[in-house]
Amino acid sequence: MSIDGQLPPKARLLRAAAELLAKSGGAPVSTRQITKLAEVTAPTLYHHFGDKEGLFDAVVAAGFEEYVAGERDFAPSGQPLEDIRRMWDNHVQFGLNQPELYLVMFGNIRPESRPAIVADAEGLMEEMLNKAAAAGQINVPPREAARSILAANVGVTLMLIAEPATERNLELSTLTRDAMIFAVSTDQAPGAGADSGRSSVVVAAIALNAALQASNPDQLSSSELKLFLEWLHRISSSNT
Amino acid sequence: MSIDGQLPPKARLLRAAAELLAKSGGAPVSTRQITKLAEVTAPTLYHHFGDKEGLFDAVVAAGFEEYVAGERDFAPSGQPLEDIRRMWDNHVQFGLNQPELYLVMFGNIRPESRPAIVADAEGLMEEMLNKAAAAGQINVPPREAARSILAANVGVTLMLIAEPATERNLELSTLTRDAMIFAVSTDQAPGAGADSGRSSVVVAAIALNAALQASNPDQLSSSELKLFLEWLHRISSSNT
DNA sequence: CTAGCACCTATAGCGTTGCTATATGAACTG
DNA sequence: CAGTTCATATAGCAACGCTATAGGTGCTAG
Repeated sequence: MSIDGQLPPKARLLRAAAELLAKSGGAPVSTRQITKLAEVTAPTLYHHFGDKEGLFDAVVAAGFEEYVAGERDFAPSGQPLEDIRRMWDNHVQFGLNQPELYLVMFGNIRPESRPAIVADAEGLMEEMLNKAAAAGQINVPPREAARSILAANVGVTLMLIAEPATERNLELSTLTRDAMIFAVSTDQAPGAGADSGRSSVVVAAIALNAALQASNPDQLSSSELKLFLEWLHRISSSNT
Repeated sequence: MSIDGQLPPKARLLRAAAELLAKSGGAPVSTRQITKLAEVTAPTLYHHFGDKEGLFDAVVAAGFEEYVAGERDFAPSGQPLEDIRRMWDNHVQFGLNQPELYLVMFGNIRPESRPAIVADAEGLMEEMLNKAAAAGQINVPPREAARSILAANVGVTLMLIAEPATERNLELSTLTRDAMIFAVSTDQAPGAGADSGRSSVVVAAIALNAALQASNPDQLSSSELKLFLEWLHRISSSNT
């Protein structure tokens, strides 16, 4: 029930914080609990981490490593959309496995201040969507698609966490997941919906844009390329 | 800067709490601030509301009335899916207009304990989806569809709130909204597009070129387009 | 070997938090 | 008028995040 006394105080604080955060069941964790478990006094905490949030950030950073590792560890199946599916599922699973940590990472939102974690997660998702875009499987700019999918992913995970564990129905996740992926993918026939106007021009422009990000061609000078990309963006951002 | 002294203490507490919550910009609001603004002492608060959370719940209940009123106030257009769109937009707008209240209502999540508000919002959404289902426009059970859409709606709203107001891009909302609605609606056909993953800058450029031949975009002027096509040709003619 | 210095940790305590035991006043009820 | 109930106030507790200050430790320089 205590922390290995051999470790340096900083590491003991990190472990104690992580342990209490994991076991607290969502209840707030006090610095006094942490320092007591770490067998350390208050100023030590503030010396190493500045304040409570600094300590939590450090814990989150560790948790994020774990999260990112999970998001990267499966072999890229060669089917980007399938990889995005697994990314989604991994995200949800991470949230359900470590709800308190997840809430600190994605749930502790304040207006006008986005935690860095969210931006990183966005980048991760965007990276994957770039591959899909390069393969012409996406009909929306990768950045927007990534933000959209991630927002839905977070929303679903939060909703699942808020539910009693016995009632949790992962169908909510798969349904929403496939809905989002389906909606941004080109792998659909033009229905009568508003998306039908999203012509193949836009799709091709998005794909080319993504491909160019991966490898700059030497057929254009840098100034030409700059203007070229601008026009490309203008085309791929059109909504009609 | 103070609360109408004519009102009974209970109402004054409610107003003070709402006012401080709205102005706090996400920072925690203390009971002492509230009671001071309401010109009342601490026990009065606890006599009427039990505890701080009880007071906030009461504030939220009032906010929820406003929210529900907004969700109901537009005439049912006869097109359930269109109504759901407006419901979504109204939800987002409510969140952006009163971010602090919204965060108390939808963001203050703890594991295994779902705020009643969420259940109510779910019911509202489900109600609307029932109409869509009755019209044969839904290919998913209304309850699941409602939960799924609401989860995405909340996720998007939270993400928008977390962003600096200047960077907020409502396209994220409309994109996700239409994606979700499109995915649960019957108004779609199974896809046939099978452009496999063998893409590159050249392939994408060729595809874009072909697409542009079919329909010229109006985002570029004719002179821009001419140069654009020339560069495109240069890229797609390369051998790499 | 010692002086000095930077680093790390502890003692003690400040100001604020949510909340309450107790008491007092007012208003209705028998 | 006595009794009860409701509503508010006085005063204060325990816990919170945090810090001013000081003391101990290990290093390097002379």
